[in-house]
Amino acid sequence: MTQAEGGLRARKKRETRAALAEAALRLALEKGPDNVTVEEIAEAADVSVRTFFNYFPHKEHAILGRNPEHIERALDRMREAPAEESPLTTMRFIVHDVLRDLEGEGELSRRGELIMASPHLLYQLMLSSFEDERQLTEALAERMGEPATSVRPALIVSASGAACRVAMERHKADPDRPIRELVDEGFQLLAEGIDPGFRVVPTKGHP
Amino acid sequence: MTQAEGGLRARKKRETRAALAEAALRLALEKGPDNVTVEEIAEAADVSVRTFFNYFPHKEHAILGRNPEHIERALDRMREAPAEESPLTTMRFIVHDVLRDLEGEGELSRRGELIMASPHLLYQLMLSSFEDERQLTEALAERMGEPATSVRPALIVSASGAACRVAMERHKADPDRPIRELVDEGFQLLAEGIDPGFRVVPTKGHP
DNA sequence: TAATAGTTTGCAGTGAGTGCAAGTTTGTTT
DNA sequence: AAACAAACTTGCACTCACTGCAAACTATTA
Repeated sequence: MTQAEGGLRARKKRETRAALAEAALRLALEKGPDNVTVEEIAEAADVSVRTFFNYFPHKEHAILGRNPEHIERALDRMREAPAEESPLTTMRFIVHDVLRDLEGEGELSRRGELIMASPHLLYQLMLSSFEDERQLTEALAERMGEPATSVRPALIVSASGAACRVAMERHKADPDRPIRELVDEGFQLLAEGIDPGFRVVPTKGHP
Repeated sequence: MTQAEGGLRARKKRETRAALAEAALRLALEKGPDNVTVEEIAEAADVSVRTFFNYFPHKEHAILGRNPEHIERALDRMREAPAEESPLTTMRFIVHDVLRDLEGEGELSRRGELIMASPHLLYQLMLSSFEDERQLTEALAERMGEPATSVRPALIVSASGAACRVAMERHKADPDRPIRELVDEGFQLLAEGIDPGFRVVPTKGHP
């Protein structure tokens, strides 16, 4: 296999990808995500339209420019979590970690609003977070020593995602409440039980 | 205003819509959702392609054929819930109600699998369920007498959605476990608290 | 430097989705 | 019943996303 990643070829690929993602985000912010064409993005990155599609399957994917490092770090964090740390606690760390990154890039609000404003972006984000959730669930189930078909690990991951989304929405509606505070409130509720009054009427088994 | 809903015109519209949705689902099941064109659907329903788009904004929307009654019934159930019924209990009823409908139409598995198998369908489903969640959250917040910006009602609704999704996934992975059982397990966990061991490290307040 | 393998690009084509204007059907008014 | 208005359908022309293919190009390796 050619020289792994230091070569001119590999570097150029990284650069092209970065240029495309950058152009996509910039243009989307400038003109609104639905008013950008692939043609413009390609032009701005100085490649052909066809090349754009060699790098990204959809326009949205480029705008979103998901950083593969995020999920990687999240998985690492999950696997290396101290044995005595409870699952939801780990999930909370992961969420805060991602938030820190986004804030660091100064992109939390910019990209966040962009996403919230465009159904198509939301779509891609959801799809990728589905995949993320799947991987995280797998890692968590293993860590908890539960079978992969168990409900609890999956629900812990998925509900954490729900808490995130709720926090983002509420933060958008009321920007004075810091998002981390909202996230923590959500996790606290999930941990303690979201509804102490819950009662299932005598369940009638399967039909 | 013309005669409200008994007229020929209104009936024809309903019929056309139904014919399109029916054709869309049938063809999607036959050929796989990605191999159906709008042209085929329109042809099968005996209208022009242009007319198809007068009824549905996307192909996926037609295949999904979301029944507006579902969310309406859910909202009614939410508003009319007895005062002493806890929020999550109400959500559970709503979910079971929808499940019953789907089973009744014999569509739970057919349409469910179709959706799970196609990213684009999942996309539309998520988008519409976002809207549903928003409405349900609003109704729940009012019922709980909480401000609309409160985290708990939103999280209850959103986490219930998570429980549903988890149940569907697990059911798909292991069809022997009835979906209702999986749903109930999820709700039980949410109610009790998903993670008794959760501890936030001495929280550092807002940055 | 010649062979090789990875990349870019143009081209041709399918299909989604939209706006417009003309034609048709249904409902209302007189 | 005739005339009018409103709603619905349709064809047409158009933009844009996205794909497969084959030719041209370029970094890498022998």
